[in-house]
Amino acid sequence: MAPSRASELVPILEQEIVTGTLLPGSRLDETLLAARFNVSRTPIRETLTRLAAAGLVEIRPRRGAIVATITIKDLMEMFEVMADLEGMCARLAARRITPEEKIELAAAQNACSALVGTDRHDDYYVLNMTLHELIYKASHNEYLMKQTMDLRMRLSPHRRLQVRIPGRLASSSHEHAELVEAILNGNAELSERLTREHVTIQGERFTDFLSTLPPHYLQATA
Amino acid sequence: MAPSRASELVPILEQEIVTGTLLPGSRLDETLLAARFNVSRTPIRETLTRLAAAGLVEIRPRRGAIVATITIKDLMEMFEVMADLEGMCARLAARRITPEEKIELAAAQNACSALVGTDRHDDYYVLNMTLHELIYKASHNEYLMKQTMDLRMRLSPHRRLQVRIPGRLASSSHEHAELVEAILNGNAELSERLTREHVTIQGERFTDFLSTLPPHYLQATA
DNA sequence: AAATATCATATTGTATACAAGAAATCATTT
DNA sequence: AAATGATTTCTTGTATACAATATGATATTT
Repeated sequence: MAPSRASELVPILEQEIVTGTLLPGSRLDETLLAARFNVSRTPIRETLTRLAAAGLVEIRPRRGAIVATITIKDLMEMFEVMADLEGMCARLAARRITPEEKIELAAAQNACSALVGTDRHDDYYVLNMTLHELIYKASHNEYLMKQTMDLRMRLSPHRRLQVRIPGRLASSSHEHAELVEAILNGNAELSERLTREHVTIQGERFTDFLSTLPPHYLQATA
Repeated sequence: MAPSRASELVPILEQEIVTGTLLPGSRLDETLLAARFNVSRTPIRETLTRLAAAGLVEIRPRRGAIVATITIKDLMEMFEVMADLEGMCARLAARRITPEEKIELAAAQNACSALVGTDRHDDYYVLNMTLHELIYKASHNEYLMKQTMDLRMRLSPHRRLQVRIPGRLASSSHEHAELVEAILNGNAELSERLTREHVTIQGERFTDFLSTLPPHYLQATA
C-alpha cells in the first residue's frame, strides 16, 4: 500500500526541525513547501497540522505556520516532566528488564563510557541516546516509551543549549554507570531517583544553563 | 478574528467521543460528517487529523477513520502512566499550592464528601473531576497539566468500565480526604504515593476490572 | 455449492479554484 | 518628515473536481 504524500513529508520536516536545519520561529510557507516537494498545498497543510499536534509547529489562525518557539517557562516545565517520565522508565525497567535486554544495556553502557575523555561528542550523543532508549524499551510500557520519546523530540530543537557545560560529559557518564548498575540489580527506587537527578538541571548547573540562553527565550508566550 | 470551521468542529467531535455518543470503532465517514456540519470534506479531514493526533481517532490509510479502539494492553499501559502523571501533579502541588488554591481545594473536597452515600453519581463524577483538576493546576506546571488532562481525555471513552465496582465511591472519597490533607500539609512524598495508589488499579480490584471488560478489548492490536 | 477472479461502486487522497482576511505598500494629511 | 488611512497584494481557509485505491457484488470455474 502506497503511503500518502503527507505521511511521507511528516518525518522529513520533523527531522529538519529536530536537527535545527529549520530553526524555531522560521516561517513555513505552504506554497513554498508545496513547490519544494512537488505536491499541492493540501498534503502540506495536513503535514503541518500533524506537526502542530506534536508541538513542533505553531499554526497561528490566518497567519501561517512557524517552527514552534518556546519560552523559558515552557522549557523548564518540559524538563521537569521529562525527568519524571524518564524516572518512571527507569523504575519500571529495573523491575521488568529481560536477560537479553540486560546484555544490550550493559553493552551500550560500555560503548558510552569508552568515549569519555575523547572529543567524539557526536558519537557520544548518539550512544547516549541509544542507552536511554534501551531503558525506555525495558520499561515494557510502549505508551510510556512513546510519550517519553515524543517529549524528547520536542525538546531536541533546544537541546544543544545545555551541551556546552564543561566536564558534563564525564560526570554524565559516571551517572550512567550508577544508573545502569541500579537497573541491572533490579533496584527500582534507586533507578528512579538517579534518573530524576540525572535529567534534572539543578543548583549551579541551572544558573549556568539560564545564562547560555539566547534572549528570545525570555520573552512572553506568543 | 473568526476561528476556522475545522477548529470549531474539533471540540464537538471530541465531546461526542469522550462522552460515548460516538463509540470506539464507529466509522467516521467524511462525506456524512461534511453533510452534517454543512461544510466540505476539507475542514472535516483537518478535524479528523487533529483528533487522530490526540489519539481519539484512528486513521487507517485509504480505509477511512474510526473512533479509536484500544486493547487491554494499551489501557493498562495508559493507566500506569496516568498514575505517575497524577502522582507528579500531587507532589508538585504539595510543594507549590498557594493559599487561595488551598481554600479552593478544601472546598472541593467538602463538596465531594457531601455526596458520599447518596446516589448522585453524575454529580460526584463532575466534582471528582474538579477536585483532580485543582490538583493539576496547583502543580504550577502547565505542560504537565495539559499532558495529564490529555491522557485523562483519551481514557475517558473507556472510563465507565471501572465505575461499577461496589463501594468504590465511598473508599474513593476516603482516599481523597487523605490526599487533600497531605497536599495541604505540604507533604510531597506522601501526596505522590497516595495518588499513585488511588489511581492504580491493583490486587483484586484489577481482576474485577478485567472481568467487566467487553471481549473486544482483548483482541490483538489493529 | 464453494471459492476465486473480475468488474462496478464507493471512499479516500490530491490538485485546483475560489473566497476571505492579513500584511504591505502607497498616498494623503498634519 | 512622521503618522495615519486606504488600497493592493499575498496568504490562508474552504469548496469542488479529479485520480487512485479499497470494498462489495457478480460471474465463472472447479
